[in-house]
Amino acid sequence: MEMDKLVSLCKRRGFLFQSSEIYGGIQGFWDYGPLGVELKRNIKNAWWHDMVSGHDELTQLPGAPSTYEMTGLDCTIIMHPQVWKVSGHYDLFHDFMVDCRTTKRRYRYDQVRGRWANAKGQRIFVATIVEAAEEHEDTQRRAMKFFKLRAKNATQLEFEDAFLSLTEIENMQDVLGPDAKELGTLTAPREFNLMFKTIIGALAGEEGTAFLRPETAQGIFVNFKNVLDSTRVKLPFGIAQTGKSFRNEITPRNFTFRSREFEQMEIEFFCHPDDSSKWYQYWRDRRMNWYTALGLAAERLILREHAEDELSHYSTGTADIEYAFPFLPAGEYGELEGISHRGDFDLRSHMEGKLDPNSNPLELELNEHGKPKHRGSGKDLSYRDDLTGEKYIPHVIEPSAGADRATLAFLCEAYTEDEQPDEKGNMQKRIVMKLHPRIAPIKAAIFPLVKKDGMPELAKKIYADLKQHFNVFYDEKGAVGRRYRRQDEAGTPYCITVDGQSVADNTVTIRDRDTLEQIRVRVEEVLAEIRKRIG
RNA sequence: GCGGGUGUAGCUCAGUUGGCAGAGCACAACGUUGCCAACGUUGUUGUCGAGGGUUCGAAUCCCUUCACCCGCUCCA
Repeated sequence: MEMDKLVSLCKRRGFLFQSSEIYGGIQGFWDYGPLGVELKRNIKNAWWHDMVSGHDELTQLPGAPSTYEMTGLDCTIIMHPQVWKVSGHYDLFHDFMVDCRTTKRRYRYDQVRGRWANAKGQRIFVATIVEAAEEHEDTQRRAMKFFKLRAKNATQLEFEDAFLSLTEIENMQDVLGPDAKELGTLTAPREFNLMFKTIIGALAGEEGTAFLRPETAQGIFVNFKNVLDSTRVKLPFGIAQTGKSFRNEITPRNFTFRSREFEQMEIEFFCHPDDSSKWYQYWRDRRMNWYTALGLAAERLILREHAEDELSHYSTGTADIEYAFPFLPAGEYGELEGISHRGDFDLRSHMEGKLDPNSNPLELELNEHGKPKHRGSGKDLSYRDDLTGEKYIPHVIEPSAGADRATLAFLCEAYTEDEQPDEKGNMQKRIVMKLHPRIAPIKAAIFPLVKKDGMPELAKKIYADLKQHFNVFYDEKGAVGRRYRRQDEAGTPYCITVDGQSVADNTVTIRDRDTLEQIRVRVEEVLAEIRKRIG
């Protein structure tokens, strides 16, 4: 399937539009149209129902180490800035960076040093990122090479005394980059922000800087104690949240796959450290099965377990659920969801302060004064088991899914072209969105076969009845075949047609989108029949 | 970020050397047919991605810019 066919259908039928399209669009932002909003909402509702509201905490589920509870949360997009400092998001990319155009390396602007060198009537700034003990030798060697000087002519090369920071150099054209062989390959410094910055308060200065959340997870961690204190949940239990997150993606691309504003469906599952590996296995398999149950083909999905050397040492496992999106090369997959074993990293961070992810065992990351680089809340986020009296910091399993990526995957999976006979028996191309009935935007369409002889009246009555239960659609215009095909493109699984016989014996036909087969049922049985089929 | 391509009606696209903005489909109304998109009649639809320049005149030539696609890079 070519991606542009799907993009075209999404636009034409109202699944997805480019954001701000009448002004030329804006990169990395997408809107859901009338059909798209129903589809995405159905997916989110299915997730919430299957994971949270429909969860039976009294019965041990297949594969689960024990029974468990599930609860929900909805926190703000803007949180205290300290949340992101402690979580590590702030440090990762709040810096000014320079890129080298030829070597493609990226440097922190303030960490590049160097000194001015003169030779052969030319003055260049030789930059380096090596340790201070080696910077003299490194710049010397590279300056010699640049000026094509032999060792015996070393006296032709003159250095100006001090090492300077790159931040003090005005003209990047004079700079020999740390790995470059020619001048002027470094870009001007650019601030890289994973996170969207915003300002709190109409007159705020720098102290009013806040961030739009890059993930919903932190809102769950910082509310962990609130949930414990306000409910009677006991470990093991999960807190679920759906909501918008924001990331300044470097390269938004591939339709909605890498959007800058996107919606997540996340669970933070808290459990005893001794059981965490079993829970990790459970969630990995549970989440994989969820996608196939809603119609993603198993052969286009993979569960990619991260290799040991990809893992943080505090994690005993991370797996990505990935889908073979049609815009990716054959054999490549795009991430729909990541399930990570995060140990006690997050809760401890919000207690003690930002932890150094490279330390083992985990230790506070300190600044140059030996103080915590980013202070935690100082609140006790450990859990006390009332039965055993044991007190510990729970471990966390995090199934983190992308609602928009899931929606895109379901759209890709559903797009189908087949051939069906027309009224003369000639085969005609048909585009049909084979969405699972549970997530289909419209569950059924109701048509009078013709617009006379009492058929519209009966059809409208059926429509009004069904509308109380499902999103259904009424259409009486034009040839019925055309109406069927329109619904095929919208992914409507069933079409109910009122014909001449209906008026006589109170029966209607139900047409199946995928097989085109029709069955005749009594009008009173339509609701039950559709409900049974939607599941 | 770099290189290449594309941008004209809701969709797919044509538009000659610079000379009145087009087609098919879709959509709407009426009629016809009466269960799988191509019937008839009538009708609607355009900042030619945006801004600037050249020109008597620009969809067309030049500059800038935005968006999308492909490849590389990135993926924190």
